[in-house]
Amino acid sequence: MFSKACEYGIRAVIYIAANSNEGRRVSLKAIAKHIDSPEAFTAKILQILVRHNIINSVRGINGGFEIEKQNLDVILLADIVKAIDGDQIYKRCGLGLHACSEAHPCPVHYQFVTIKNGLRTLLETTNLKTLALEVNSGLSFLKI
Amino acid sequence: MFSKACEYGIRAVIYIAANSNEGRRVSLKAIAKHIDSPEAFTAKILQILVRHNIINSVRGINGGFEIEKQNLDVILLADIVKAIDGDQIYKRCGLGLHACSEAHPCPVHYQFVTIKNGLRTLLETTNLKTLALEVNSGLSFLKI
DNA sequence: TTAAATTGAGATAATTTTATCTTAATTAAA
DNA sequence: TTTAATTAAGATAAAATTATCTCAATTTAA
Ligand code: SF4
Ligand code: SF4
Repeated sequence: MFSKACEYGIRAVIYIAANSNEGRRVSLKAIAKHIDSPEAFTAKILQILVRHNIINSVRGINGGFEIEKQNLDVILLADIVKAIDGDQIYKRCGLGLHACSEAHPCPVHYQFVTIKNGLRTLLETTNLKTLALEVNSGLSFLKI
Repeated sequence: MFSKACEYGIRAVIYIAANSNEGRRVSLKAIAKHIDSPEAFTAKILQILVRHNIINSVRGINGGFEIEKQNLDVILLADIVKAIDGDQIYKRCGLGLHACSEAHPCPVHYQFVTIKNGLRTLLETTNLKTLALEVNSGLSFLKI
């Protein structure tokens, strides 16, 4: 569904969001440990997310990553996926073709459209606040 | 969604099915040309499909690939995907986690379940006959 | 029987993705 | 001001995926 980089990115952002929601900034080391991801690779992904203004970074002692609390409800899962994998997941043809589409739909075209719309809706309606609250309430677990 | 190998595989099988449906065996060269795929790589993918008894191959002059006509309605898109990519596409967690699942579902869990069930249904209910007929009737196009 | 046309299989190469390493820049505390 | 703790950035490496090449095996036709 998503690339590994994107999965790490989603998990990292959820972890950062859950902590930002409670006023804590978290370090790369803590993030990688909690989401069970390779530290250096995770750093690269976080850099992408910083450049896309999805998360903020602070260097130096007591530095780390955080998300402004007022942004927790406006940042969507779709923003993370788009920043890392692009938005072709739910735009491309399911069979990898290019030109047929609506004009000459194959037998599975509309089923694929439905599936991709479902995915788009999921990504575009789920904000970080929702996910952060879930983690804060102890109901979901990011690691393993 | 699927790997490139899997996309080529699906397109190749549909092309073979459409021709087998009309009693024609097709060569690797013809397949690669019609589905617009790299010939040698396509050969590797076809080998996998032969080993999985999804298609038959015949060597030598006038050889090529074919599917027994009576199998066209029993072979499903799911069989191709499973042979090439495995069945984790609709089994894995959408966020790449491992153990949470039903016991402690995150806010998007059931939406992912729905999406993956839709994909499974699509793959497990679409047989080659359906796709072949569509191609034979000129309604869908495999190349570009 | 020989030659030509095919697929099969294994080795190799190219590309992309994933991952790591090294050094620089920044920040805060000692 | 110096040092330690952090992220940033670029180079490099490892692994996976995609793609190609070479030769063997098979089949049919000449
Ligand atoms: S008609 Fe079928 S092959 Fe064409 S874009 Fe739609 S799903 Fe893909
Ligand atoms: S609860 Fe969420 S993270 Fe866990 S398996 Fe389900 S979708 Fe994945």
